[in-house]
Amino acid sequence: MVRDADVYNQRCPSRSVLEHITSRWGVLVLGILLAGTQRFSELRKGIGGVSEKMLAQTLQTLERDGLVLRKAYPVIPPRVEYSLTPLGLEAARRVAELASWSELNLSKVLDARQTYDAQS
Amino acid sequence: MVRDADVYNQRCPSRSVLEHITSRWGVLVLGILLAGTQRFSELRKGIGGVSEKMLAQTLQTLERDGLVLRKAYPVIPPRVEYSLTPLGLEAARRVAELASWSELNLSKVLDARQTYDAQS
DNA sequence: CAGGATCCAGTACGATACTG
DNA sequence: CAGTATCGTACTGGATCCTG
Repeated sequence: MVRDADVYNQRCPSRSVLEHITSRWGVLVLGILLAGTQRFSELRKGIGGVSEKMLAQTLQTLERDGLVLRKAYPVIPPRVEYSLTPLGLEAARRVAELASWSELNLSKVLDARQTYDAQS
Repeated sequence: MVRDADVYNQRCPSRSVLEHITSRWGVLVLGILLAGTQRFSELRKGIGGVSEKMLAQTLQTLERDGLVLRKAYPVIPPRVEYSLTPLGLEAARRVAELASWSELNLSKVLDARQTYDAQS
């Protein structure tokens, strides 16, 4: 099966990396992993609002791209730890800048929205 | 109508700003506007692969957030120019860093993907 | 030319149930 | 605990047609 997205990304492959990083949950996963190694359930709590499915999927994508390191311990109950690779750390730092910027400027954006909504 | 996304963003409003900026087309629009003022059709060509609908929608969202300035000239045929506001410029710069980072490190990511795919 | 309106397909996503 | 599998739905986003 060939999806449009694949064709699209063949034309510009770096977009696919960027889209993984900037994906809804990707941003948050990278952000929270900046704080250090985390277990699956810790990530879920830390992010809030992610389903297990999406978290697992996001982590797999980021692991495949070499941004996240997955370490599974063969014990019962299972224990899996996620952390940033050096490459992932670089990406996460930049994402974090963007995230903190938007927090910092949130009020300006909200003002702009009010102005915009008022006159239309 | 109340969407889940709205409820979700009420819990953490700054996420909504971040999501607009990091949205699939938002990233690209901000990136291309760094080069300067552009008309609607120029943006479409410059980005490549956007439908008119999504471009218009993205531009409206960014305009509402005070990141993009829309200037419409009352002539026939219509002429509308888009540019970055000072706030938008700040955001765009950070996004551009992320974008150029992912281009620069594309090969590393592709290597990681190969390794990952090979062993599973 | 710059979009708005409409329609529709594919996808993303969440809920639930299940397993090692 | 850390997932996978399956299912159903809401939404995204593209195609098309239309207008000032």
